[in-house]
Amino acid sequence: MSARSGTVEPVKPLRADARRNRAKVLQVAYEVFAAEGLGVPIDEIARRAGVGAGTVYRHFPTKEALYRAIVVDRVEHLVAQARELAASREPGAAFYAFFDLMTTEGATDKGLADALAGEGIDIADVMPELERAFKEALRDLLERAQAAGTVRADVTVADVKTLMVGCQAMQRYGGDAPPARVLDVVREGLRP
Amino acid sequence: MSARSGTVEPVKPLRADARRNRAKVLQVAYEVFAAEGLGVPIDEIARRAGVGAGTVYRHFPTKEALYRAIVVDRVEHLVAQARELAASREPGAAFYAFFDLMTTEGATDKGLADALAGEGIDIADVMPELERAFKEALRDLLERAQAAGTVRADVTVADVKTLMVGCQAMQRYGGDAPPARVLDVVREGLRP
DNA sequence: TACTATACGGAACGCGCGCTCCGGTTAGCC
DNA sequence: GGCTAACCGGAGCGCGCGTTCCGTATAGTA
Repeated sequence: MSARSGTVEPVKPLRADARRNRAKVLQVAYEVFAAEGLGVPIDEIARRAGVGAGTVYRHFPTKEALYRAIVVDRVEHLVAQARELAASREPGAAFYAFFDLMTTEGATDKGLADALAGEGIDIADVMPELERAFKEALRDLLERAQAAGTVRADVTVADVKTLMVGCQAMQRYGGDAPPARVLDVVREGLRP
Repeated sequence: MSARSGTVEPVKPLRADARRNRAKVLQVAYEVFAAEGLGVPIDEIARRAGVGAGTVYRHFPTKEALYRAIVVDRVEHLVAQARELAASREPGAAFYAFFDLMTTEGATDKGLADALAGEGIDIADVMPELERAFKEALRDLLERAQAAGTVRADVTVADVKTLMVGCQAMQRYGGDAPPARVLDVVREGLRP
């Protein structure tokens, strides 16, 4: 949970209890959104954090501001992991490792999946530079894998992103189908 | 829009205006749900149908009853089309034709896609025999295609259903990725 | 300890939406 | 045309949820 402030205005430091509460809210909100999606009421998050609703709104002026803080952080992690994989593994392995990471993440973190699918927040609208960084990192992974011949040459970054969102949906709505085989089908389809 | 009543109680025929209004509501609701999903308010549907909200609720006691009527009808169509394809084409072509049909349908009809994904209605809960008929028809297509060697042998009916739901999600949330290639990847993955 | 800026909690407000209710209207029938 | 049962429209109720407001409590400071 990075603590950057959007602008550079000198913000006087929070009081100790305020800092505690803010952190608690952020953590609880992260867990709850991940488990149940972005639809959970603020009052509920406040309750589980042992805090009044007013306190939540003092730290995050809007519900959207709250989950934006969380989702942005998650996507930043994903971008970092993509870069790490690109640097530390051979092209094919790196690409497919990231592909798996994204789909597992989406299955685990319903809030993130909602955001990726544009439900309740559209990252591309709200944090265009983050969206760009994500696509950049993915492009790197994809192009190396294609150059190495482990991914068919005609798919684009947008295709892969779409496929990953679809795979997340499969895991969430799939019901009784075992994820392993379903994902394997898509991976197989990506091979040249 | 089939007009069966659930039980066999003799229902006295509707007055002419009532029948007109019912049909109008059904048609408008179908279009609106298809275009914008199951989240559209009843009042809005009533307004577009040129009818009061009370009239909608007289014919369909619940919002769920309304879209159930529509969704069930759509799924029945799909089952019928599956059977038709199974009877009129060779195994591989039939299976992939149905696969395409389902994904296009899901991209076109947001209401249907919502229902398939279990948002707002769970067909398996609400119309178990229809769900069974759907799976039966799909099983037939799948097993023939597998016997003919055009689909890999280890995927199950549940896998295929999940894949189709995922493909619908891809088309809906995919954004800028051209559907053709994305779907092609999944189809390619289904081949032996 | 006393004082004040800061933060807290939760009651309350506004709004959207599913659903109900009832005074008025109309189709069907003599 | 007149009568009645069936039907209609839309105002209104209840509820959930995002957001605001304000009287109270407390951290920080001297």
